[in-house]
Amino acid sequence: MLQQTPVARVEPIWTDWMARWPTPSAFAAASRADVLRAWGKLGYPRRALRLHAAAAVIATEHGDAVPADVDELEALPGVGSYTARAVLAFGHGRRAPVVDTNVRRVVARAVHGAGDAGPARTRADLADVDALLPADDATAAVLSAGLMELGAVVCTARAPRCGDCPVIAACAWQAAGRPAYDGPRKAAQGFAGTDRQVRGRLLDVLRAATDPVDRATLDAAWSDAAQRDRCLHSLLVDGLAEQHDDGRFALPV
DNA sequence: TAGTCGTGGGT
DNA sequence: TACCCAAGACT
Repeated sequence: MLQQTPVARVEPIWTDWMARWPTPSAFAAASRADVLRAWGKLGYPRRALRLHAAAAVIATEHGDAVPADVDELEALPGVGSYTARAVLAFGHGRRAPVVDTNVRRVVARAVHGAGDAGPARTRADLADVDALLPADDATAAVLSAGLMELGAVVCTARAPRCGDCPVIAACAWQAAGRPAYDGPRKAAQGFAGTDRQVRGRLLDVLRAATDPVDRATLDAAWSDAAQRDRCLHSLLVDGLAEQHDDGRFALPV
């Protein structure tokens, strides 16, 4: 849920989610339609399906217990380098280099003296953070949480609060006079008018409907017919929607 | 590896 | 107002 999504928006949904589905097997038994409705407007709904699929794997292949092994975790749908190590560190209290957008920024500044992180260098990023971690599991896990929290609360992207920073004395960026970031800027994403917006509109209609909807109902969600059809097709391909025998559309069973 | 995939709050 | 950005993963 937290992938590319602010903590404050995730928290209430996560709380309800865990009360409703306290175990992987309980969650795996839910229908995809129920999962997508519970996911609501968190965004990137394919994450919900991947989480659902991961729960099924955990239930059937791992005895309903979340694995404590990087490779087993990364083999789960939707679990990549960051999530696998975050589960290890925060779920299992293990020593694991947790590299998210916050940690990348903290390391870029405090260690490398740069204004910001720039493009990901996966291997080097992992090595940078690994070098910061103490040997013992419990302390390393706490430091991992601290690095993330520092980036999220103090060493922020826009206006870092260096006056409140506990490691300002050791910060290479501070020592260098806080030079502005000069590396390549990631291309602005844009949203209005994109397929992502259209897919969101279409899925919004399906989530709100208690019964399957006909094509005309979906037509009302977006005026450009070609783009609408393309996006509807992509939702079907992604398993986020299904077409029934009578031609109507609904969330997947 | 560069593009794609939602959504909403902050500036 | 238009961006920027947010506990990334996958292709």
